[in-house]
Amino acid sequence: MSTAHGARARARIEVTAAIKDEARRQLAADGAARLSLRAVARELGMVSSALYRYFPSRDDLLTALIIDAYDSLGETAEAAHEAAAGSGPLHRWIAVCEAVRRWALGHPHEYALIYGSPVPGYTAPDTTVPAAARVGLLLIGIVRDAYRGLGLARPPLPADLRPEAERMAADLAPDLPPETVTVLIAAWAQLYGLVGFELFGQFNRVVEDREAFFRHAVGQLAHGVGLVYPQKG
Amino acid sequence: MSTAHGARARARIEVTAAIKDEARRQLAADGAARLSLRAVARELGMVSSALYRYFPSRDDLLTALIIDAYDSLGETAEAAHEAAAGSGPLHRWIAVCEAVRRWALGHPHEYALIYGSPVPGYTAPDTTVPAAARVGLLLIGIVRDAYRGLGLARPPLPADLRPEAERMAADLAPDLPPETVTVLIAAWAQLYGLVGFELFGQFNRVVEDREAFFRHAVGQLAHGVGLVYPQKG
DNA sequence: CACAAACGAGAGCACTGCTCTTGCTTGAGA
DNA sequence: TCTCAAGCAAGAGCAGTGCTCTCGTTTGTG
Repeated sequence: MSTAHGARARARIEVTAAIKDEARRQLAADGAARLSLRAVARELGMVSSALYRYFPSRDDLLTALIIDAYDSLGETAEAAHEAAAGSGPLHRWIAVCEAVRRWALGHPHEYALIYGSPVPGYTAPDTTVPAAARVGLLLIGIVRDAYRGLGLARPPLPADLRPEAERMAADLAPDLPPETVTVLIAAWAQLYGLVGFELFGQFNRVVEDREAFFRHAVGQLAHGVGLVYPQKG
Repeated sequence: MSTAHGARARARIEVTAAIKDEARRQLAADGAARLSLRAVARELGMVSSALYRYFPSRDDLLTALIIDAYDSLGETAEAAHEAAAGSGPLHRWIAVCEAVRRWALGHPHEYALIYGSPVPGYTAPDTTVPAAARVGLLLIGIVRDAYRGLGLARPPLPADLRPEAERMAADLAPDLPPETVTVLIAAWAQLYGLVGFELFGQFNRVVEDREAFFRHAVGQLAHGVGLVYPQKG
């Protein structure tokens, strides 16, 4: 079915890829709201209605771009993590966070598409879940390594949050203490607060040396998760 | 010029307000991208071209709504702060953060308009700055009170960030130590990371008891700023 | 009282997402 | 090998958008 069952199937794959490529170009240039099916078709020398053979609607095309963006970000973050493989958890944590920031600055519209306000009336289908989880899994892995290595400081957990914390830990990282999982999730969200504020102009006239500011902030984030004093690395 | 110089001027103010009201209604219902000048005009019984006498473009109308949204959020936060006036800084900090979260949940599209991805091709004019600063000023004020009361723990500051930290402190809160101002700005951004992740669905299937989670997270945020052990309040 | 400025209405331009119909092409089963 | 349905591109068309321009009318001021 899907595997090169003929010239036709191969052509379909190629055209689909060409559409996505051109759409990604337009997304990077002008943003999601200005992505136009007609303009994509025009650029590809086809008529707009032909494009609907490949993507049933504009939203479906956007969904494909969303998954690609998550994957691109995930790959970048994983590459940065591997490049820092020899270092201690804190250094790896910072490396991943900085990779996220750099990717966001380099792909502002893609970042806005996946972490900014979702396109109105549009809710991401479950298809995007695995791609979206990659950075989070990376952060969990770093903390897990640190935890196995020498344990972590466990920030206190209020009583009313304990059941939820245990549920989240069971879901995401059964081998980590609930206290850690809770602050880890918060740090994950806060990382994107830092990136988003810089990217969307909230730091204009406030923060100038954003690189140094960011590094310090994500270091503090790691501190909050208990990730300090890696094995002297 | 601007003050009720006649029936005409008054009518202009009323029509302008009516346009904004209807636009705000549509924004709340369908989001910024679906806000249509023609639909607003239609609902108001006027023709679309007449609307351009009041707002030169769709972006100008959006800018007006952005300022209103900032003000609405600012008022809500300030009201929550006053309601907690008797309490200690930590309690007031949490009260303000929770007010921000509640406002965001109650006004998702307005929140997305001001803190989500900015409308492509659109950059907010300086007009919005004072309205946008209100929540930040509130947080600074809380920390200032705490600092005057009994001082704060000062998280260490890396050497490469010191000049920037001193510059930021001089700009925003000359009476606070640079270390505090730096983590305060980071906490400010991180607050919006937490809110945005909940609002934009990133916590789906991850965090269930979001109220308790949020309270704990902003408590940790306050802890990072040095805001613990208020005067027993 | 006159006259310019402000205003509402309408037509029109260029664009959008999407649907439907009309033919042509391709590839798999009889 | 031939047939015939499925896949496909093209074009016309619908309803909607932001925005501009023109044309009378109203209004307030010098």
